Amino acid sequence: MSRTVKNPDERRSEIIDIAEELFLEKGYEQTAVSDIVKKVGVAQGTFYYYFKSKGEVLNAVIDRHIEEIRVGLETIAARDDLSAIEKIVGFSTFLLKFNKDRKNLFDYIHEDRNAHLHLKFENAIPPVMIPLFGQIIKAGVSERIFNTKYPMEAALVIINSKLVLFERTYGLEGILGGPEERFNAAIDFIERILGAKPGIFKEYGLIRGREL
Amino acid sequence: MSRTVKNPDERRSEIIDIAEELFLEKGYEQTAVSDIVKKVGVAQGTFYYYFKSKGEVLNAVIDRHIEEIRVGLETIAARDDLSAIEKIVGFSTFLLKFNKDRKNLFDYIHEDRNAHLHLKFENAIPPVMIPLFGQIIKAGVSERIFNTKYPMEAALVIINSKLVLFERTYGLEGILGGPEERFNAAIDFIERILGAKPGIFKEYGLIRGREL
Amino acid sequence: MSRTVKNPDERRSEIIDIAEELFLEKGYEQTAVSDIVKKVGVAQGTFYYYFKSKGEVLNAVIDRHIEEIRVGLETIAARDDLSAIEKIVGFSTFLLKFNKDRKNLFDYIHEDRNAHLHLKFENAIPPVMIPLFGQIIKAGVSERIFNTKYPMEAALVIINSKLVLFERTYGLEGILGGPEERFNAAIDFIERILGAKPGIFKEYGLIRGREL
Amino acid sequence: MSRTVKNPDERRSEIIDIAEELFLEKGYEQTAVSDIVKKVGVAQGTFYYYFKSKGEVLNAVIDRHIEEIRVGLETIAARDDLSAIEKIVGFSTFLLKFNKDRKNLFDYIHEDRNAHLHLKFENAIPPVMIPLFGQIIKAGVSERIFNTKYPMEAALVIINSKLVLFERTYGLEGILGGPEERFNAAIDFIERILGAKPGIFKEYGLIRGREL
DNA sequence: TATGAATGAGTTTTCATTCAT
DNA sequence: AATGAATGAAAACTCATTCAT
Repeated sequence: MSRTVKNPDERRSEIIDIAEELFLEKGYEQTAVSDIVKKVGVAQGTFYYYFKSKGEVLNAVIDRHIEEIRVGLETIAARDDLSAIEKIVGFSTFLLKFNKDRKNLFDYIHEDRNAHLHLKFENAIPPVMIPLFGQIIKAGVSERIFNTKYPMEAALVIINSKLVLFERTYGLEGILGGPEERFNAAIDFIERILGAKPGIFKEYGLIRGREL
Repeated sequence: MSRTVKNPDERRSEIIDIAEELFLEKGYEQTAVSDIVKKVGVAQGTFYYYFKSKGEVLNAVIDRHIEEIRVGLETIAARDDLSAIEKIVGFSTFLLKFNKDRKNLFDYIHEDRNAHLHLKFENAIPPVMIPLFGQIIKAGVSERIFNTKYPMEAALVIINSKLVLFERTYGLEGILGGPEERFNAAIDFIERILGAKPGIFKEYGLIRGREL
Repeated sequence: MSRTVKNPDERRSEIIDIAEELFLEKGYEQTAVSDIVKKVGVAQGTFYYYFKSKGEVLNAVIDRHIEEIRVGLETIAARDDLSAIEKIVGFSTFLLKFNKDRKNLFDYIHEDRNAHLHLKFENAIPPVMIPLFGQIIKAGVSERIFNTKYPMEAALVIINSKLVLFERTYGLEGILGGPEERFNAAIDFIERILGAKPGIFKEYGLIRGREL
Repeated sequence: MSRTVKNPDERRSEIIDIAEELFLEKGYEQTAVSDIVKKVGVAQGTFYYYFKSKGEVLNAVIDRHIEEIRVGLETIAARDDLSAIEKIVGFSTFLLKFNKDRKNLFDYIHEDRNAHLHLKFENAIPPVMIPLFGQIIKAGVSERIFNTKYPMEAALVIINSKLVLFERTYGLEGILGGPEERFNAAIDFIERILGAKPGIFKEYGLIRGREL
């Protein structure tokens, strides 16, 4: 094939794009480097010019997402026109949108073949999100809107239990309530954990379906 | 090699044992079927006489753990000499012990190489634990010890966030409190989520370090 | 499984039956001994009690067919109430019926996966059929109905080219005539090879569609 | 092993050559891919770089032969300095030579272990040869040298019964005539099938032993 | 930067066959 | 006559990675 020279950053980025597509479609293990290069339209060697190994692209894929999340949340956290409550609503809204834009990434990352992405995410998200989230809770405590002795741990629980994305049912459809009720439950739990006034999140605009 | 005939159940069980050991030691992907049979001391074919594929032993390994957990929790749940609070303390105690007995299974299942076990567990545990746990919360609500409109969802959050095993730090050591404080935080959150009287779990004996 | 004792001949025959079914369905190589015993409902070892090897059942399968053909043709050949012409018509009729009864065995034995059966047949049929067929041709020559210096070779050509089963088209549908025409062509060729009077086979009742 | 880079076409061709050698020597099933690469002197992976599967080389082997036959026959068919009779003599001569050059390929392809090659050939040859051969017969009919209503079918019978290579005896040595007589019989049959003047092929030079 | 031919260790799996019971 | 657990060699194929160009 004729050799196509491109801006290295573009090329790198292009490879990450395609890799992500394929990882999600077929799973990381099931995606061969040859699949990636075929779809990108470059030679096998080109891949290794840009990445030391297959694992490294996986990291790049994850990193890019984490980075997007970080930037999004930091932007919200930095705004001084928002109260702690509003920032948390902002976080939630941002994450719901982030997830939807990626075709419910956080949902189907639970499928067997996505074990690798899943774990990488699960390990990478807390270090990025907890400090930001915890800081806002702390601020909320100062503002006397929240009331907890454990702001950081609260952040961890809320993130970890995916309360902000309370969507999965684990095959418990008959047992759990419907989406609406699960959403309300999530808000209730967050309010309780944070020691906030019941109903305050709704007051501040966190309403299911209007999030985006 | 000389042929050793064994009771099929024993043999099967023996293979599962060794497989688990190796999966945890080297990771699922990194464990070859040949590693397993070598350690068990049987021929390659024997493995495939008992399991259709490598994946099937993984399932058997997981299933066995899940089954143990199920039996343990069901036993506690069935006791009518215990109040809801005591049962939850019992659950927590059981799981902490289960985890320690397996060399902190739930901790180091988070390592990269254990992505498969991790995800399988994460998907298999809720369907088994939520109904049991939720039922007890419901009972507690009836007993007026708990107060929540969302018992099942509460169960899900508590399980999912691993509040009963509040051990991991995700590299946030400087930010989160120490083990003692995290443990207290966990109890605080559970009490809040369930709408229980603050401090009630400690009263009923859930004290870190004395669990076992 | 409980042990079922059967008449050895029945059991043997039963194994051959099932083996044939499977060989035709999946191909010889693709049929595992374990497939056979599973379908028969006996243990793996039982198979080897009756047959030394997998190849031996294949032979048994072929032999049984060849034997049926031999008996069928010999019966016809032995009748002294039939002329040479009538016997050849009888042969043809017998083989067409034989083939149909076995779901067009000779047709789909050409599929890739049936390479083994195919070749075994192709090698086993001439030694059985040529002598019988050739003998009749010789008789026909004596009767002055046929006229050829090469009765045995004629037999070989007719058998080999499957003129008596002139059905396959080898993907030449556009080029060859339809079934009717191919049938007529076959008769024409046989008559010419044998030096018989044109049309004599039709006179003696060899008509397509009425063969059975 | 040191890495030798070659022109891909050469390499491919080299693999096909060796594969054919081994297939004929040991049989297709009995030849492992590892045998092939060992003999070629490349890595296992190199084989799979060029061929998707073992079966695909088999096809390549067959295709190459079929292609050679096609070219050979087409060349003869295209010559307008030859009469129909001469072309048929040419075909026969070409095939006899082709067979001899390949150490009687068509003979020992009947051995059990060559079932695959055998069947593949048997299925691949008619589509290539019948149209060419039939066309010439048609021309012969126009030239009034042949006389048959079924030129295509005649071609099929002659090819199928391997009349042009009337060599095999199927263990019927005592019953069939010797090679000379079989050769004469074959010519007799062809002449009869085509409705040609007896002896015409000899006149035109088709004489056993002088063919090459 | 980019190519793509070449590598080769490594893996799962299959299966005919054996043999103690 | 029959069982079925056990064997183990063999085989096809994968794929991340390298490297000469």
